[in-house]
Amino acid sequence: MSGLKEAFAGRTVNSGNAEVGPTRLVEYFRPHGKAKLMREQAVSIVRDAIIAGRLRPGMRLVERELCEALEVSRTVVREVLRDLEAERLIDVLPHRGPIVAMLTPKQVREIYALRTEIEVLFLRSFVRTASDADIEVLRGILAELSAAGARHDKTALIGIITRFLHHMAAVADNQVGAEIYDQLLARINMLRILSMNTPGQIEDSITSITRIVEEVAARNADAAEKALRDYTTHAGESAIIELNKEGRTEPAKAKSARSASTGV
Amino acid sequence: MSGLKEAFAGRTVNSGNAEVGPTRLVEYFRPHGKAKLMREQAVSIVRDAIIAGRLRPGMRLVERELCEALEVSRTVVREVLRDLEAERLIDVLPHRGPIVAMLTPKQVREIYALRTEIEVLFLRSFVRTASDADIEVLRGILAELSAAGARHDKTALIGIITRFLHHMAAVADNQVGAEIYDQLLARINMLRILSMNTPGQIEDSITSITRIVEEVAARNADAAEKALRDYTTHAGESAIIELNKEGRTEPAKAKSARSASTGV
DNA sequence: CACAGCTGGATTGTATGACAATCCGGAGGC
DNA sequence: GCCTCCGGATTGTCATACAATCCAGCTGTG
Repeated sequence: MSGLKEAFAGRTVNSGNAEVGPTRLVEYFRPHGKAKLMREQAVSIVRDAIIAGRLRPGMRLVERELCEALEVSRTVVREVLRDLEAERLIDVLPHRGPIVAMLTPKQVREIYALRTEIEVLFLRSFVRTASDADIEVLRGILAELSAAGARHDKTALIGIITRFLHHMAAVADNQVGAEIYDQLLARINMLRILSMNTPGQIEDSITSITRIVEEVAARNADAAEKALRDYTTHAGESAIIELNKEGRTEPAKAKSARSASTGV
Repeated sequence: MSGLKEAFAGRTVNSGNAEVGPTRLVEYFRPHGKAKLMREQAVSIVRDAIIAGRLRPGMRLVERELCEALEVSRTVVREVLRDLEAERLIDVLPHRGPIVAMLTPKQVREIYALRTEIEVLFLRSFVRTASDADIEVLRGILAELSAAGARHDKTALIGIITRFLHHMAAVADNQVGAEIYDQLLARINMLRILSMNTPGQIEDSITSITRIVEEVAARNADAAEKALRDYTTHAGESAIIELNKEGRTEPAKAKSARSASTGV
């Protein structure tokens, strides 16, 4: 009816579910392994679909359709919606239901600004406390990143960069930072997917990240911070450009999404 | 049975409910007024009880008891729990149920560190863009703060300081920042209540905030930032001291809260 | 007495069906 | 063309049911 099942790539809570790996920092901190609860699996599935853009911003998510597509009860669906709402991946209009969140250029700028400050916190802590082994791990992840970049495997890139950040947060020993970062992470990843549409963006990003790692390895906090700020500034601009392109092709059919236009 | 009703101060979702005002930044941004949904009211009630310390950290929250105390169905209670979980006010142990989140000194330090960075973002934007009228508003709120401080009215202080921050965020025109800050705000407010137990802390805080406002009024961003950092550093230390005192009087009877000890 | 294993009660996780409240698109009237 | 009203669609809430899981305490054994 509305293509939800396809958006979820055939995944339902109790089926194969080829997971690439968590795309949330805090999940790496949890010892208790994979999500067993149907609710958690359902959240993952919907989150992935939104981040990957298979559910377009502004699209309505009707509870009954979600139940059918995910093959879970309304009880679960409604709890899932609360989770996604907290992550700001959906906007819930009272008595109207949820729509996939829409990002304005202004919001994107704000997200990148905050993201930058938190990453700077991680980075400076990391440089201060990382052992040589920690830095080697970072180099290893960077190598994976390059490999995935060469294949232009966007999904893998998102997963690896999440691991990269988790490693920084873990060494920086900043759990609350990771929690807060996660709140932004879903939306950051949406934008990452988007900005990867720009030709050359993937290569640029990897070059920038390589530069950051080099400065970190040299224990040069100030230079690393500067490299990071250059990177996120550039990435942010690129994301906004792509967002505007998107906006042109998709002429905002959901006019009822007032919260996204006035609220900002 | 377990004193939940008293912890909620007799409030249920459909009764008097003397609200002091939102204790969340984003609620001020929303035009659509007060929470009408039972779910939202219920979240407010439980959140307030946790922040005010009427529900002690480590205390179990049993769904059935919450249903009775709040006079709502389990559907609503479970959605409320998802909200509070996202706010990190409760820790949910799978198949065990939620407990009121416990803060370790390390978490407190992390919270204050992040809080500081976000407030600095607000502050610098504010100084850059605020009109004279905006600054007058800030002075007005400061006056209210002093008045409430003189009365040692903790609840009012929390409400006013939330307005203070919202005003900064609004003028700084940073909605995403406000959203993220809110994720920390509940826990910050817990700590505020706690640190207000220290004699003289309220007066110190107001002195510090006055100083910040003065620097802002002088359009001196660097000095304002320094004043802010001094303030939050001091407040953080004070909160940790009070937290340790609390820990001594209340000998952690909830030994099952493993996530709070290992997870950090 | 210490301790491993078992059991039953308590609690969560999920499903189902029901119904009032609310919203919206469109029919009909002016 | 615009306003009003209606009915269908959807959300918000409730009540109930039951399987899965966990844990405290009992039991039996050495």
